[in-house]
Amino acid sequence: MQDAYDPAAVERDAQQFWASRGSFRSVENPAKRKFYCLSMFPYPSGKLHMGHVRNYTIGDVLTRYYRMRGFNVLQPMGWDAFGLPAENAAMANKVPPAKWTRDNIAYMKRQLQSLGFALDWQRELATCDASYYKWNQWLFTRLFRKGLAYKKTGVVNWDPVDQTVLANEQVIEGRGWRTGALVEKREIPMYFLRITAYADELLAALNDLPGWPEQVKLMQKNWIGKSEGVRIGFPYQLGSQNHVLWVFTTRADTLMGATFMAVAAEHPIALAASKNNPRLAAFVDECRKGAVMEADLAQIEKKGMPTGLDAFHPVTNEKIPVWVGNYVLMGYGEGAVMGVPAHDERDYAFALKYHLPIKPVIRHPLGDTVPAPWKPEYAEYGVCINSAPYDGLPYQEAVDAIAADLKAKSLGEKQVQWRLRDWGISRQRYWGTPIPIVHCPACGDVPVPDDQLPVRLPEDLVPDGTGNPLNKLAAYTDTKCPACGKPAKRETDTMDTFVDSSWYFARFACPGQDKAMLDERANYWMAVDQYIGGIEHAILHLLYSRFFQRAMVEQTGLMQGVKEPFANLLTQGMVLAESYYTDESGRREWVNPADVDVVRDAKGNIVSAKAKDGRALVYDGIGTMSKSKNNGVDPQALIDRYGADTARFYTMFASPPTNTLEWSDESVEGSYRFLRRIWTFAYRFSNATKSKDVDKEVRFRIHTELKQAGYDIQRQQFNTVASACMKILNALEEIEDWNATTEEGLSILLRLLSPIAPHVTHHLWRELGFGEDIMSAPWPDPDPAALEQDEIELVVQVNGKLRGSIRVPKAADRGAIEQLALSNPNVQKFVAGQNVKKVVVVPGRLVNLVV
RNA sequence: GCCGGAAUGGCGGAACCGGUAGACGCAGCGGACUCAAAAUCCGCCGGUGGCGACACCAUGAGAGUUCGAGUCUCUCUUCCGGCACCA
Repeated sequence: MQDAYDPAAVERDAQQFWASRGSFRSVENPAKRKFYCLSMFPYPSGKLHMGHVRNYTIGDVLTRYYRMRGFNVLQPMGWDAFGLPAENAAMANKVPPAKWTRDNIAYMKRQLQSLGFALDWQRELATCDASYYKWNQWLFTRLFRKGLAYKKTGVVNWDPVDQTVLANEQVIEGRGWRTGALVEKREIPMYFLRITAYADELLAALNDLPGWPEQVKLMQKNWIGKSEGVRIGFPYQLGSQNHVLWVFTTRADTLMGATFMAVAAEHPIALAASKNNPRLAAFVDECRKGAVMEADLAQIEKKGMPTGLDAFHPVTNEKIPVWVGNYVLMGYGEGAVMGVPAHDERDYAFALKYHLPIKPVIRHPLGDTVPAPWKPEYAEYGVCINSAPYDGLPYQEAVDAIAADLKAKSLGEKQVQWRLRDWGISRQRYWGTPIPIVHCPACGDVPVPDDQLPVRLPEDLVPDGTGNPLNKLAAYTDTKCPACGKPAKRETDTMDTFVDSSWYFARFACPGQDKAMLDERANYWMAVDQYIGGIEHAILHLLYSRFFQRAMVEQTGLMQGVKEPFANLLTQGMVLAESYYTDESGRREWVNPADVDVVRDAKGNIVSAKAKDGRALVYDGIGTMSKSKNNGVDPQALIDRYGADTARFYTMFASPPTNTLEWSDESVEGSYRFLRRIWTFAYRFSNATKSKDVDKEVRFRIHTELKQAGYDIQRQQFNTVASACMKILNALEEIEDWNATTEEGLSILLRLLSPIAPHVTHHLWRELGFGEDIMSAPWPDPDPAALEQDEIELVVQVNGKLRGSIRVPKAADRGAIEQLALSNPNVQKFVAGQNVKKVVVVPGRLVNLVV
């Protein structure tokens, strides 16, 4: 055995061993309990970043752990290969997205393999392969025929200079990222998936997910946003025609306090009223400027303008002015709201600003009036006042009575409203799954029949930033109607990449299947037993996948009974790093932390920073690693220098998986040092003469750590599993000679460490003759006999403050413990001359004397 | 703005259930080895006071519940994630 730890050689050998054995291949075996462990697949952006290393190490630790526990484990890997970055790279380098993407995949695959992840590469898939996206198209046509996919208009960001649709990410402070032009909203026809048909089910089934973090379930619940209220109609006239302006409210009890109506700029009333009103037309126009992001809309100054139209109150018939409000969203509810300034904060501010009447109609904790400034109590529930005929009714009774009265007039009914909206999947972009629709002048939108799938995406185009290049490709767009055979145009929009990632987990179960989306192998492997990914996916990706799982069960008939795709979910925290910039050139230029020298004060705070080339830098705080801030830490440098095991060990040891991980170069060194220490220890052990002695005290500590580590790995707190390995080595190093406890401890240590650092433990396991393949060794369990103790230590407190400790026999009774506690000299100092009022004894832990 | 989190030494973190706050590691300081450096090994390492035994303070801030609170409740602050076309 070599005396120096050489990670490169050890890792090459171990990886060759696994490759020659096919160690990572998974085969269905109904006789064995399966464990499907899946980490979110990466976008092939070029090279791995630290978030990937962290994500896949977590998955691999669990994979290897469950394998040692005797499960039939599957851990696959694939590529989320469609998307915007490939188009940007294509524009920058004049290379087709397909080539850029496949080159990246090849490189990143080698990186993943060099990290020693136990991945079954025979199941690899890439969403940009026709063999994969064909089934996106297949499922889409099924949903389309069922009405679960449909066409309507949707709002997009429009860059008027480039004449192109922008992603939210491409809108910087309301302007197009390339042109700097003010972005406009534009309504265009799009295809939507009817996820709202599953809203009830997606909400209720959150209760069937005990293996999900509460915070994620809560976020999903709030996102789906079920609210029960009343849909209320306010009649109005436009010209000589009678119409009804519908609103939805959860506060129908405040109906009698409605003093204005507010509609979205896109609302038909606003459009009609602005025809003969240039000022209003200008305001509506202004509202349509700017981007579509809700976060921006929620923070803009609330503005409005009267339409000049009045609606009639459905109970009193009083005239109520109709306003256009820039804060009313067309996409939510009816695109209109009733304004009740007295009991809604936003309406209150709006009424003050535009001098609209404020009419209190609810008795709130502060009284019957609502003097400025606004107080949160004004919005609380209470009995109705100034609301004849509903005076004196509490909330629910008022809502019931009002809903009943409105229903009689056909001007209202109780309604459940969802915040969740249908999922718009059309993208006016090239690098995505073609939407399989043909537009026929005679037959309308015709889904492409199965025998013509897949609709293949031409792979040699290079986008230029001015819209979708497919539009300019007649060979693609000109086709025949599948229904009538006459000339027709192919749809050129592609699908949202979230479609690709909403079902890949099931496809991994069915490699090579080209006759169907899925086959019966999905019945064996699904659901995913453990899913691991970034907390940033807590809502959209996970919600879409839950929706797709249900759609797949319905359309394929497979996986009956597997409604939820992910039984257990681990949301890892993000990997953060410091970022630095210089604005010497007038523009912010970001400098990678690897090229920065930092001066800190005694408390560790950054005082100043300089680039390696001497330029003074501004510290911009800690944040997610991103290209835009150039603060990514390249894991390859880490692997090259220290090896995969150190990279893996560091990411597990540095913090618990759900926390954010703040990158620190210095701490990596400690992980490497630990692996080296094990190596050296094992080397010395292999050459030593061993006695048969047992060190009872060290053995107790080893098994105590083992017990804790076994618990910690199950609760997925891997940082303390790594600590336990260090503590065991520390304990072993205290033994004077090489004995039976050393040998037992080493065997436990290597197995405990093997999921985290598989290469070095694989090597040492064989070298020390413990066995042939540590991957197949059983996970160690603590020996109850080793954990037995004759005497235990109890802490003694006086009034909750630590004053001493006592050693008592394990079986000591309460009286004896009290006696012993009281006789402790330091304790006596604090008890002397006072009455002991109460004695709290926590068995095995402490005694608290209350004086 | 709305929804969800987080906050413990110079730093990452530990403390499962309310029961010894700071395990384990990093950085730092002192020492051994060395011609020297690296590596390695030994010791110290929250703050204040004290020669010391020890005492007091301390888990973002403020209150509360409890024999006992980092942990539970309320209010606040700061930071992080998401907000539907980044993935």
